[in-house]
Formats: sequence, structure tokens, C-alpha cells
Amino acid sequence: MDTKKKSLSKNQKIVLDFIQKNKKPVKAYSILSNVQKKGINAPPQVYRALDKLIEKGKVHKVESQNSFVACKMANCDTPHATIFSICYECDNASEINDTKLFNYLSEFKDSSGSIFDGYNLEFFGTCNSCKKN
Amino acid sequence: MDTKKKSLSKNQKIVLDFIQKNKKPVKAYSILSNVQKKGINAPPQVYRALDKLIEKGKVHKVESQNSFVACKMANCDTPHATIFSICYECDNASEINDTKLFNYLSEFKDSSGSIFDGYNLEFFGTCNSCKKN
DNA sequence: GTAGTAGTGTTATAATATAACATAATTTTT
DNA sequence: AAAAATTATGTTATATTATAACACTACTAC
Repeated sequence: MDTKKKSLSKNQKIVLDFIQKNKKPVKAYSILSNVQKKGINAPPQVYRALDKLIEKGKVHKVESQNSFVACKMANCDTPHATIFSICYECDNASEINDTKLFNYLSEFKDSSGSIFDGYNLEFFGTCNSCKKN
Repeated sequence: MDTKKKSLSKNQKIVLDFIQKNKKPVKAYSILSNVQKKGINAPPQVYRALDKLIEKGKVHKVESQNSFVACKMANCDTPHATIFSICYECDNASEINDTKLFNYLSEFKDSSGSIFDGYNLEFFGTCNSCKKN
């Protein structure tokens, strides 16, 4: 079972709230400048909140962009099993929720037969709204 | 067909040579300090070489580590379709060469039926040699 | 042989992230 | 409820990763 604490601290709430307001992934320093009026003054406060939000499954990091996006799932248990599609025109990142692919990756064994603890998958392409333009 | 230039410039050779000497992924500034005796003096020289080496399929970036590793395949045509397993104890990254998974991802369609141009997949776990210790 | 493209060298600076330390709040244990 | 342990906060400074901009050179293609 998952015994970790799931409730959010003050700073964690402030940071999550800002991330959730944005459809697109946001950068750490953009978070910082946007929450300074809420009393968050320095980078470590943002990065610490982000670390905890990621642990708690509320936020995912988009590694290829160094950006952060809210998890859409109500109670994400799998903070380290993420699948994104990323548009290289508009930089939007959408979480892909495909059970079959999810299971395929979760059960994937390497050549030695070992299973992994987690994964991060990022697909790159042009999103549908950019294709139209 | 692939019409891009594949031959390597002087700096590209120097940088690739250093990366290939290392089993583990290396950081850009580690490359820099190790090739200064070869006449590469500043970060842009390293990053430019890296960009081209990635385009040419000789090197892959490990996004979750901001590190760079040589591609093991002789003539990699797919610089933007990479699969790694990363050990979070020793930080080693191994390229996974699994045709089935490779094809599965290359052909994967999102919910709108679109196919992607590329992907980056990073599995996380403990590697076999770290498990033994 | 000149036009276009790719590469080099350099300085400065931008963007991303963490170390370290002091303190406070919360939760758990006894 | 008091003590202990854990989690969170606030702050300064600094480390790490990456790019902008500019002047110049070498290579490639027609």
C-alpha cells in the first residue's frame, strides 16, 4: 500500500494551483515570478514544492523541456510512469492515457528479464491544432 | 532517403571520441574540461558539436540526466527514437534494442489516430550490477 | 570561382537547479 | 501532553546547464 503523505503544504498548494491554471507545461522560474505575490520568494521554495508534488503524483516533469505540468488523473499512483505527446511547434504536452501502452511498458522486461520501477516516455510530433494552421 | 551530411568536422570528432571512450553518459561540461587540451575552449563549441552529433545519430541525449551517450548502432537513422534503461544508483544508461518495443512505439497512434515523428523512452530501475552489491 | 552552407572561436549572459544553514510547523511516539 | 522525529519554510549564495550574438574561416555545390 501507499503509505506516503498526500496532503499538501501551503507552498505546495500555491505552486500546484498555478500549474493547474495553465494548460501548457510551465517553467520553474515562471512559476516563481507568478507566485511571488503569494509570498514565495526564492527558487528553492519552488523546486522543493515541485519535488514533493511530483512524489505525490500531482505534477509531472516534462524532461525534454524542463517544464512541469499537472497530472490530470484524480489520484495518480504512478508518478514515475508517464507518457506524453509533445508538439514541437507549440510546445504543448498532453498526457497520453492508453491502458494498453501503459501495461506494455509497466510489464516490459529487458534482455536480462528484469522489470523496471518506472519510465518516462515522450512522443514528439505536430499536434492537431498546429497541423491545421 | 536521408540526404543529410554524415561526415564529421574536427570538433565533432573530438567530442564524439571522448563520449565513446566513456561507458556511462557524460555531461557537457565534463566533455569540455576533458577536451580543452585538444583546443576546444568554450561551452558553445561543445554544445554545437553535440547538436550535430545528435542530428547525425551518433549521440543521444539522456534527457532526465542532461547527459550524452554514444549510440551503439553502426548507422543509426533514428536519432529521435531512443530507448534507455537508467540505473538510479550508478546513473548508467544502456540503450535498449528491442525490435518489438521499437516497432510498437514507432507505430503508436494517439486517440486521434495520429502517428508521431519520434519518441524518447527512459526506463528507471536498478541495474544488474548494482543489484548484486 | 563565387554563392551558399556549415563550422570555428570568443565573450558574455541566460536559464535551470541545488547547497547550506537557521528556524518553524506538524506528526508520531511514548 | 512532552519529547522526538519528520516535514516544511525562508534565505543567501552559488553551481550547473545552455544559448545569444558577433566576427571570421572552410567546405561544397553549381
